[in-house]
Amino acid sequence: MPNPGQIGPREREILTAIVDTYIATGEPVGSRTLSRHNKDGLSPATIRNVMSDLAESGFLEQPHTSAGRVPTSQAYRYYVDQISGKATISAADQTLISDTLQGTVDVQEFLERTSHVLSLVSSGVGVAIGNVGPKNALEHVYFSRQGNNRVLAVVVTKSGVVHDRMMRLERDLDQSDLNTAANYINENFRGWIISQVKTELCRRIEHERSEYDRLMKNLEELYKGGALAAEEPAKNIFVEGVANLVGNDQDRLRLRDLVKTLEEKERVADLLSAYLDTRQEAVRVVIGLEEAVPEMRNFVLIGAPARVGEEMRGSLAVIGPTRMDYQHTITAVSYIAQLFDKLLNENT
Amino acid sequence: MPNPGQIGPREREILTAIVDTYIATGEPVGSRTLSRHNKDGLSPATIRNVMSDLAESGFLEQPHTSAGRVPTSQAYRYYVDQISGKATISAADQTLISDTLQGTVDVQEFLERTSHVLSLVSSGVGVAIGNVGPKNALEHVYFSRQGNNRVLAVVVTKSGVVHDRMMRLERDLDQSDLNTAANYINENFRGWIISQVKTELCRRIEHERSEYDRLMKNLEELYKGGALAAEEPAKNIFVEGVANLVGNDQDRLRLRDLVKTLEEKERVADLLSAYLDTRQEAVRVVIGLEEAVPEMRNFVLIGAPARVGEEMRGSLAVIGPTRMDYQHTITAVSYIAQLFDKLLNENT
DNA sequence: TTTTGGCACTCTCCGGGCCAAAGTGCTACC
DNA sequence: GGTAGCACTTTGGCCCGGAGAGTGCCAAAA
Repeated sequence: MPNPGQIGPREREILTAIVDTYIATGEPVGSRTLSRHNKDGLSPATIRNVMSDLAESGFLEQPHTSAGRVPTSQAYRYYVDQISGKATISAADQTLISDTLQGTVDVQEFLERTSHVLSLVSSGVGVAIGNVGPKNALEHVYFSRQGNNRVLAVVVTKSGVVHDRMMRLERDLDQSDLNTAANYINENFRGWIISQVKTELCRRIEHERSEYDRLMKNLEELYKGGALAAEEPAKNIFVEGVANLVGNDQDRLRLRDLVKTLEEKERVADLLSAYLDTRQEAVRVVIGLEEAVPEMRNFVLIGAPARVGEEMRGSLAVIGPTRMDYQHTITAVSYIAQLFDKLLNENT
Repeated sequence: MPNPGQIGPREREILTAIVDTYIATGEPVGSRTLSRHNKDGLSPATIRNVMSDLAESGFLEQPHTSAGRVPTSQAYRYYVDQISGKATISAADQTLISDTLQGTVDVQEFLERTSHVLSLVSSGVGVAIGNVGPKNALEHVYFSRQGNNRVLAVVVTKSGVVHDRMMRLERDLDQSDLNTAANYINENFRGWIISQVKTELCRRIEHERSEYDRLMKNLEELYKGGALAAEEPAKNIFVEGVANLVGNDQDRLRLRDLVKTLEEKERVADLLSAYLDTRQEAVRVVIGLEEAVPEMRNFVLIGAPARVGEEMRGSLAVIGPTRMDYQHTITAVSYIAQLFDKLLNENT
């Protein structure tokens, strides 16, 4: 072999065949089986030689001497790069997804249904999160007195997302005070990014205290109560399909930790944003999540940003075992990402 | 034995001892082990006799001849009746629960935290659902134009629960029309039960069509769009702690179905309301859920209504394996139910 | 030089046989 | 009524041996 680390056409064919059968059977694949099931009449011995080379290059491992070979993360990586691009979605998936998502008007609902349909289509967990980043522009706010110093704040953003938050204040404001405050914010800050609103509001409270004394005091009170606070991120994360993981042939003890991790929705959000926050175009496949989350050794993330036009509104992904139907899942994620843009773009 | 089906003090003691050790070890318990671990110096032979009687009365079963005995549902039922009342909560649980729930102002948040803390304290799944029954009294509604025939409806109820819903209408109403409509509803129906509002509104749309023509037409449009529709029940159901089930020593295949069932939150809600909708005072323990949900054979529901004063605002429960720490869990559920009343009562 | 066939060796995965441990039922005895 | 003893059953662990699948290496064929 002229270049030991290099992959020629024969090596490629054998490697993908190994990955395919390993995904299908879940058992280490040996040279004999491969030569029988594959059409090209290569003898077991030849395949053995190639496998030996591939093992040396880090694409294959043996669980023990004299067992078949098992693909490494590197092999999956290569396999995914190989099939990506030429994959096309199946008709069944397409209609299932379209039917589920058709007629969705707001982002929340879309994401919720997405996590559901992704868990159905793939053999993993469907995840969808709404973007609660700094990109939310304010549409308007609304305050409602609830008695006993309690006030309900409703914040509506341009993207149609609603955040409600019950606050307890130190003083009791009456409804007309609340209306005045809401009007002030709506008139001055419509279209602003929420975090900017907070900064500017804070500044004005400091500086213009003298002028509109009562109004500013009320605003300060509301601000301190958290009227515009971080918008309860847990509410925008949808995880579904945990049942797909249970009953898998992974080590049982690790699985428990994994499910526990999936329940801590903030960590899932961190995971997604860590891998998907760039302005990437298409689906990204991350193999081997153990760097971000140790429990996720042997798991794969297939995700894409959910965009409307140029603006990133959230992320959607499947988290599943390395042994998964990549083609199927990748095309599904990609298709949903396109639908997201299409369905939500026409009503903006 | 004078009365074959009857349970005397000795039988009771042995039965509870059997249940205790079975819960602890998970293995069928035999006469010899029991006589060794128990202080009262009864010989294995005596215990065998008692066990034989208990088996005949339906409290115990044998997995096979010459194995130890395993408690039946009937035994668990008896066991729970026996310990209920004299149970007191542990200090550790009490502080954990108080710390988690302290400072909660609205029902939603309370329920969410409850499902979390219940899953921590017990070895099962913590469930909490908000009451979306007919008891919600309207505080006010609010409509906001979103462009492109889309309108956002926000419904606030007396209990502080907010429901938002994005609708698409057939005509495009402008914001002042929407405000007029919202004012009409708020002035006429504040304090009404939501379902009554719907009925009455429907009636008025029919009858008073002539009088305020424009307003009524707008109201009809909003009504048809679902402004007051069923308030997305899924949002009020919190399930946490599925990880506690994984890694249990149950049959693996059934477990998958169970987790799938737990993900269908509507079915969980049905389950809870089926067992908890009565005006019961305290914690209820339902042993053997297979009648309601076949996948839940060998599972137990420990639940209580979440009330504020006399009004039922939701339900909270733990779903776990029959082999669970009943005392621990029962006291925790009971304690949280009390806290619910206490914490939310003072701010009404 | 590359591919193939052959051969010896290694591991894992059952199935069978065997033994100890734990449990039951029954009978006889205090 | 409670206890002790005894014969019998069932399970689980352990060891062994054979079948199946796979590897590595070497020599022969293409």
